[in-house]
Amino acid sequence: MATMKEIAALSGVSVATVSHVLSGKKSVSPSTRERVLQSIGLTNYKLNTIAKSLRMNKTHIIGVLVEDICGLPVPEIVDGINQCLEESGYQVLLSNLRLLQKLYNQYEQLSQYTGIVNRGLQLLEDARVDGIIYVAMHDRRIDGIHQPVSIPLVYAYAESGDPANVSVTYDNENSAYEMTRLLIRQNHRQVALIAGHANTSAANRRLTGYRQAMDEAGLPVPPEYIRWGDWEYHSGVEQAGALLALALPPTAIFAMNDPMAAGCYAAIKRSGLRIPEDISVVGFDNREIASCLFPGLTTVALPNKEIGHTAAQQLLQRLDGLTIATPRTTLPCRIIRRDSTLPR
Amino acid sequence: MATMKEIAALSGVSVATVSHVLSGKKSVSPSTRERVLQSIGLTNYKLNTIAKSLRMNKTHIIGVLVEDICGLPVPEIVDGINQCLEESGYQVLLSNLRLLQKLYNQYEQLSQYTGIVNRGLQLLEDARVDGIIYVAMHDRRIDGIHQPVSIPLVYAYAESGDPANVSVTYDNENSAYEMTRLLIRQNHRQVALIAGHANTSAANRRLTGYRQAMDEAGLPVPPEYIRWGDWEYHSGVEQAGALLALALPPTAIFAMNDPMAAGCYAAIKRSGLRIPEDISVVGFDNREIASCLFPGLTTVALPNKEIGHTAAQQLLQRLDGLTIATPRTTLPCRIIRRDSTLPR
DNA sequence: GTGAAAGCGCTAACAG
DNA sequence: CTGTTAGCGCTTTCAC
Repeated sequence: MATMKEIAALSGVSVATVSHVLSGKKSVSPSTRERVLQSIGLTNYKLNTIAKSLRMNKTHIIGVLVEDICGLPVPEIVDGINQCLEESGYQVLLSNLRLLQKLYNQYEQLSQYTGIVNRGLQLLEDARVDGIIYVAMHDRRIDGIHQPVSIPLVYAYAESGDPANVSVTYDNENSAYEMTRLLIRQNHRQVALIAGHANTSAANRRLTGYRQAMDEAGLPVPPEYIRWGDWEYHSGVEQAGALLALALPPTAIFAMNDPMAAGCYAAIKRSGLRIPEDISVVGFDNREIASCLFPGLTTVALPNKEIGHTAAQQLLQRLDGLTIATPRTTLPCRIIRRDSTLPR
Repeated sequence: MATMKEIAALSGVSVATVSHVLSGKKSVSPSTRERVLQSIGLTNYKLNTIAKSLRMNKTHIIGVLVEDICGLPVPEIVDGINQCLEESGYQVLLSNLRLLQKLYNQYEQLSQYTGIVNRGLQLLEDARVDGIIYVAMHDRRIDGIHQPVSIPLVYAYAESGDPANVSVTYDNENSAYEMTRLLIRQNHRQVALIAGHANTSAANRRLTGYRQAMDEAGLPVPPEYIRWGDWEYHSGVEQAGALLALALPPTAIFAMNDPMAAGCYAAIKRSGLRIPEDISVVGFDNREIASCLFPGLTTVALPNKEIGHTAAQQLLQRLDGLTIATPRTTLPCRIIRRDSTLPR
């Protein structure tokens, strides 16, 4: 791979001149420019970005620190980041914490967790990235993360505990509210909820949205209508079974994610009832299952790509020296209507 | 961020000495080493990897070129790569071609495709990565990709057309063979197949495996038992419907992926038959649906992480100057037995 | 308009 | 054992 020096020699000019024609920042006579360009065409010259980075103290690389690339929303978020960065000539250095295997999903045990994160952050800083995007795999508040000294850090799919830090996430509460509203507008009065793990913020926010819609509509929420699952298929089966065994079973079940909704399908099928004629079911997340169940599951789609895109955009802005007016962005979700509900 | 020069000044030695204590390649007197280490502790010194890369002409960065990060097997493959690289101090520069959005899955139209790939490859080479892993999203033979001049390239989840190139993929044919065998061992004699797109190599290889098992067992394969779908849920519904309408309907259906198997579930349910009592169904890919259907779907799990890990391992070997004895690795899959089949 | 020279932070001969 | 020196390939004053 040829260097500027060789191009310079080949065209009988100095390296400075070659640099000038390449950068275009300084005017060069048309004739020499032509000569230089020709030499470049003749050889396999490639600008050495490493040397340039060293000189400029800027790598044009963004560090993307993901909790786990296999986390459900993560690939789409990264894709959104890529889409944004692609247009602006930045590249992505990916650091995959692999939390799913390292902490077996028990990663709320902060001590270990923050250690791993801060080490990942450090590695990225050592690589001299220009900025960092932290991509979470569960929507929540994040604390205890070491703020890099000299480069910006933005959070995607989670909120930093410090409200001054910029974070981009989605609207859990309102989405659950809207979904519950949809059911209520279809004249359902007995709407039960199958929640995720009680200690996750997503579950609590979605619960708040559900409650608000029910309250507003003046509908009662008997305690036995709130069932706590664990986000997994089997808890959906179980809790839906319990719901169906009630003296006054619900006419609609809102499962807080699609696998648990799929569990409802199994329990309901087993009980001999039909979806949606006898009972309506809705989910959350719009995973692949939602369209592969029969009947198709009405659910809510998260704005994952937009989260990534927006996070990258805001990072780029900070790199340009701008300050983000509203550091916390909450993007809306979209309800995907399929065939799992029917008005009463 | 402090530099070696500052550390040297602070400890009253030369930068060379600082470098020596840091690298450990040359012996340094305990007293000076101690002094240098102390200075480092006092400041926020960080080795500048950019400068080191420039000097050494080696970045310790692997370029990972993915066709689309949202492609189903891709995150797991990348995870496998990360797992391997994590242990050896390499970092990953991720280049996401985003083919799903750019080519709308019509990416077999080679002209555009190879242009995009080669551009991505170029970007990675320009960044001076030490090696490249190409991660495909559909198992197939890949041709027309420009071989980088001075760095190794290995293929994951696909085979290079040139048998000299190293590629790591999985055993489509044998997996389909084994799955069909499983059905046959359960005394199924009428085993129908719902294939994916006829022009995909995965579909053809899986077909070959199925045929071989049927032939070996002396079972006939009437042409109406081979149905061509398009990998999507709806084609599963449709083709299973056609199968059930046959004069002699199959007792088992092998769908070439899980969404099509889910489609079978819908068609079978609609026809009033039961899985697995009346008819057995199996899928392929072990997607999330497989465990969220009722009854749980027996399917085959792909060794995605292993593919990534092995690819990275082989790349690292080539970086160490070793040559790979058998450039083409084909990893076995694993059948996941659930509740969607029953012996006759 | 062009080029000489300095230097980004580091490593590796080579001398002493 | 320690330091001097020469660069890796590039950008950028600053003269000419």
